[in-house]
Amino acid sequence: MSQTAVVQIFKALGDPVRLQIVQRLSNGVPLCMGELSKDLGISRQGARKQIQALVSANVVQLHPGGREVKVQLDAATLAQGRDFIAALEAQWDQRLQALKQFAEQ
Amino acid sequence: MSQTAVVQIFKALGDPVRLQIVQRLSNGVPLCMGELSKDLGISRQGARKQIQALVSANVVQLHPGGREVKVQLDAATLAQGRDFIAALEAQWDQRLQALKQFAEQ
DNA sequence: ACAATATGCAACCAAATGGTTGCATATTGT
DNA sequence: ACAATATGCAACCATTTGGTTGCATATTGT
Repeated sequence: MSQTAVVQIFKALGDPVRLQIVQRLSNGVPLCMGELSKDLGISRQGARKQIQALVSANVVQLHPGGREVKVQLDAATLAQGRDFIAALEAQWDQRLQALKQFAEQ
Repeated sequence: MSQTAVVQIFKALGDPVRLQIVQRLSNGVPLCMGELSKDLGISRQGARKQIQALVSANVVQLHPGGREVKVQLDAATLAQGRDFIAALEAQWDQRLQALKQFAEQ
């Protein structure tokens, strides 16, 4: 997993509209673009651009069919983001452990 | 934990320079701004602005002392980001479980 | 006292971002 | 065939972002 990939993931999640989209998809039901664009407070084309940003970061996948396009969450990409943070925390905890041992010695 | 707080966290991590700064701090050793600005490929003031962005998102804390300012990671904020993703994944897995049961029935 | 070090602040700039509107196109239902 | 639906593409715009340079200020070491 490259550094830049992780940056893209976090950048994708670091926007209120995009995070809301992700949340709406997190229940596993793929939605088509039209549905997904509703209640976001922006135009359909505005929503489309945000969805494209999520696609570019692989946070979401598009599945065209007929005249509509289903948008589906990519849980594996979410896991990459979570794993990255977890790795940072692991280093952090390791350091705290070392400090504790030093204090006790 | 508010939605906007999480957005700020992800936005803070969604930049190559800032992510690199976070990684350098993840070993638990606080560094002062000068040290932190090195090897980032940008000027000190440029780095300063990125550090400020991390401060605003509470990803990092500043501890002034004498003429230097130590920058320290805030692991609790990292945990908030990780927890948010984990919650999304939990919803996702729950849905997959429901689909599995439906298929077996 | 003075030089060196560590930082802060503000103005400025180019590029990216987040949004809009307008129009074109493909699929579906009657 | 035709209307309605779902989407795509491009131009455009204001604001934010990521970076710079220049200068000021406070602390430290000799």
